[in-house]
Amino acid sequence: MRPLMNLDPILNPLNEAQRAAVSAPLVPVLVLAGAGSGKTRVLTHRIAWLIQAEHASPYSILAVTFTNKAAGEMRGRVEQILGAPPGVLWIGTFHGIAHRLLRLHWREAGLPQGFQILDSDDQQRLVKRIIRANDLDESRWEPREVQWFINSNKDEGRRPKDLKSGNDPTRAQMIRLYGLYEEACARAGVVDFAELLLRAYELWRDGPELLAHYRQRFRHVLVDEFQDTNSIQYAWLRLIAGPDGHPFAVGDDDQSIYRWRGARVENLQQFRRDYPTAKLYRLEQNYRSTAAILAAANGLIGHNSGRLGKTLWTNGEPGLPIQLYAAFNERDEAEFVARRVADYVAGGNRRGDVAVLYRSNAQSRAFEEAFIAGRIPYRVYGGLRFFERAEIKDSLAYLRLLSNRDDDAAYERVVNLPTRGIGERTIEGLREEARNAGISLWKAATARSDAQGGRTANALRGFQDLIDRLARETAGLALHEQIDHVLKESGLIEHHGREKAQDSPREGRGEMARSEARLENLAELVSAARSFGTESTDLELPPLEAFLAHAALESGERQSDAGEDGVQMMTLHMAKGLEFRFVFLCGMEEGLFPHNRCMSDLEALEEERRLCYVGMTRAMKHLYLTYAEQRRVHGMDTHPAPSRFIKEVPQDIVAEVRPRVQVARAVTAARMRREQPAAPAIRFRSEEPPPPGMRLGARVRHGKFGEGVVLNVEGSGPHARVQVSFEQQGTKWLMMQYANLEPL
DNA sequence: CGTGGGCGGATTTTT
DNA sequence: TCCGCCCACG
Repeated sequence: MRPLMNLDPILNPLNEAQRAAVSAPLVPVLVLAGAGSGKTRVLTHRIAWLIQAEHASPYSILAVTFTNKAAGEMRGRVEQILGAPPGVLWIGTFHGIAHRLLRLHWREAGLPQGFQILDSDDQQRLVKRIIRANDLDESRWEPREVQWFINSNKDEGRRPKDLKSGNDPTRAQMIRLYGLYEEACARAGVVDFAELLLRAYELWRDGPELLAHYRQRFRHVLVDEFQDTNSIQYAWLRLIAGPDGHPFAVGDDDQSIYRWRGARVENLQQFRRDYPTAKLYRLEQNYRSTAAILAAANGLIGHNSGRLGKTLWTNGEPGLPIQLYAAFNERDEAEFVARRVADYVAGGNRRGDVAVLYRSNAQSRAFEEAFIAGRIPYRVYGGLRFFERAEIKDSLAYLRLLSNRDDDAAYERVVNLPTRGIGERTIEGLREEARNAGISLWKAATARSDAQGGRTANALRGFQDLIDRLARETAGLALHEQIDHVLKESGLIEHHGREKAQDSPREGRGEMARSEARLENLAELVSAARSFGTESTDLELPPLEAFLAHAALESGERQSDAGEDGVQMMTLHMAKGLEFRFVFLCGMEEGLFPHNRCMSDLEALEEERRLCYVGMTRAMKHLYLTYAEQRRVHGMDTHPAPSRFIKEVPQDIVAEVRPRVQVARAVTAARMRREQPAAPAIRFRSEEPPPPGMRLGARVRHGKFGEGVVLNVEGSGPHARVQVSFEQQGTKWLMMQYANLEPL
């Protein structure tokens, strides 16, 4: 018996519920962890507990997350608690771990040794090519849909042979395309994301000895964000845990927001059926938000059905009421937020403490404009990530070809980039030959250029020679030197440099910046390669292949205007897992949030509600809900109703921000900034006196258009213009001078 | 082969 | 309204 270790550092920082979960016996455990209740803490302390109290070898621990970020955080925190790098335990994403298994057992998995990973962009291109190669109409067979069909079947563990078309010719065609796609992947030696998971699952399912080995090894399996698992992920977990294992799953059914991409909240319930002896723990004490914010969130989520049930509470301060602001339109909404941010910053807060959250990315625009006008630095999350940028993907395609000539996706991407006289016709011919012979494009091109002379054959041979030459020349170089060499010799640098030269005379500043940014990104790629350490993998992959896999599996940080302290703007989905002192939940309108497409389906609607719950529970101190009475959507004016979610928040903790009464003259700027609490529901956009009777929201009559409501007023006197929404005629701008509007 | 204009579509996103 | 993709033109 080893001496009993001091477990205080593990258990002391925990509350009672957390402690119970962390020190649970070795039985299946399900932890329902509410927002801000210390979920990650429980997971990391559990790992420490297994090692120190249960004397588990780190070697026997497998901890799975969804994102690389979460995996990294978990690793860091485990290290922190243990006071030393934990060593050999596997902490990673589902995909990362599946990838690792497949590298270790590529033969058993039926993969080529140097297989590479196809990201969803590559996958889409490949699907599109298959559709075209089969002379199918792309509007009838949309690549997106076919891609979705393939992925969702893989997510459910279904191969083409498992699918029945019934009497449905559409479905039959889909299944056929799925099969063709699989063949294409096999020929090229690539696997997509869903394939990683499915292959890893099949690897164990069909290899009893291998499975036995890993079951023996990974006696302790832990999963984060369990509510986000899809069918294949859960099936994989069950395989590795085995019927007698004791998986430790942490999740929150109320934060399940990825049903639309295959996540199955039901797995939480299923877990309890599959492991009837499972112990259930609830973490309900929240350490993040004020009582008011929690009351709002609890009230909202209470409208969902079929919850496992959980009520967040706090020992902390009651906090301020939820602020509700009804804006005229999206511009007003954004200006309101900008003014508030300015106030908070003036009050000594960091801009980074403020988050503007919205349902869809398009909403960011109005806020950006308001922030620019108000000279408030901001960061928008949600652009392309580093490894997703076109110039980076082009470069990676060269590198992929260096390591595998049969990678058709890579071949197509760069065979004529920069242009070298290999046109669509030529490639079309190659595809045909490749398809007929069941070989890769590279091989087809080799055959062609060997057999023929002529310009086309020469061009093809030129490309083949280039790739072969690059491979020779970079052999033995360090990774970053390889990449640098490839960038220069392939002509990619020159290609992008030329772009720049062309742009400058035209004074196209945007263009100029763009191509400069591309060159910078290429330089960045080289330095990323320089600092890329392969030491973390025990896979013994050649550095280039390791780097390519890394690029596919971790596409890098979201691009955002880094550096300066700025207001954070992002979608609600992206905000999951984050927290901010000030949260503005914007665009709280029917049709936008809940989104139109989710309103007719109860399941989808409840997911929207969970999304709203996620948004609210991001807030630590101050939560604002804003909506616009008028909003331009796709260039059309709409008059949405306030979101039902607003009404689902207990009204006694909501305070409506009454729009500033901007009376003419006199009022100081500082005074004008303060929104008046309560009282008169009048608001004027202009500092000048508005035309009499043209209060916003007032009913008016027009000689020709009939009755309507004033939406907007600009200017004063005879030149004033008002915008009126007429019951019959729609919305119109009218000059006061001529309109002859009669207040009602 | 590259580009510009016309057309259609327009949540959410990780790996 | 705006952006991305496709096709037609130079």
